[in-house]
Amino acid sequence: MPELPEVETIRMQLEKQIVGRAIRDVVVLNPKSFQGDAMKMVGQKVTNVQRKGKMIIVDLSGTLKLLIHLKMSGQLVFGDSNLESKHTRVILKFDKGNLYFNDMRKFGWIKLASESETEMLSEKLGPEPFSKEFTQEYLYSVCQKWGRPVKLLLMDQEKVSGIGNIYANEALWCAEISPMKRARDLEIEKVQKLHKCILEVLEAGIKYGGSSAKDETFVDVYGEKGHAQEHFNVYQKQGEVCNRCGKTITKSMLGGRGTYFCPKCQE
DNA sequence: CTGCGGTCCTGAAGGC
DNA sequence: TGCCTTCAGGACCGCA
Repeated sequence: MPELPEVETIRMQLEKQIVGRAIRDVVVLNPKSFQGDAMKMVGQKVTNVQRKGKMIIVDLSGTLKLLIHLKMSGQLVFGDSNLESKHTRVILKFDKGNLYFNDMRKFGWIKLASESETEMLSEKLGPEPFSKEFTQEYLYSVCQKWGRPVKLLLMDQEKVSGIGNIYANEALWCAEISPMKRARDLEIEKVQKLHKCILEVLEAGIKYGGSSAKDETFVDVYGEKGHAQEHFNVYQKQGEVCNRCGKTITKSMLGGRGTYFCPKCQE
């Protein structure tokens, strides 16, 4: 499930590959994967590639923007040769090279949107973790208003954008906080530590090129897997020993999501 | 406000 | 070997 580090990895590579290039043709193999009139993009140049939370925004030379959400199993693979696979849903053909949108589970989407529509979707998202708005004070204030488990707050895109199940689990281990702890019960020092840990695990995720853990389909724009999973402490580590205290990592369900934590040092 | 459960979709995993 | 069932999971929606 691509989260901020995976999407950012793709964004940086995509920027290198497609900025300045013109779209020559669009092939929509699965209509549900593409919303809007694909032919309106033909002839337009890519001027910029941005990211908002887990969403990629491709600016075009006209006023339209191409929004991409990879959801569970989406991939964006770029290359000169024919890279079409069984799971290819959309192909963007550039004057040089093609971009393949692969999506096994078909949850992801590409949308051709106006500036105002893009604005509306972006406004629904909370602050970017690496932005100046995402301060310790901000995190503490949203925690104070949250009577549910803190893990659900981290995954709520309206509170902070870009964190999903993997990095929520890892950030909470780092901060020594139980995923089930009610956010409003956290002491300010714990929230400050959590803030630091969020940035730390996301930074590591980007540094290692994203996570391609077991059951994950993530590959970068060049089709390469990430290595962040080699540095995880809890995600999919149930039954293994905690790297901090030696107790056994537990898996349970929270909000319908697999939740991994150390029952001893995360309280 | 909070917490459920259903929806989309498919491959993998488990049962027999 | 192979068929059948179950299930995860981001975001969203409806219901209690």
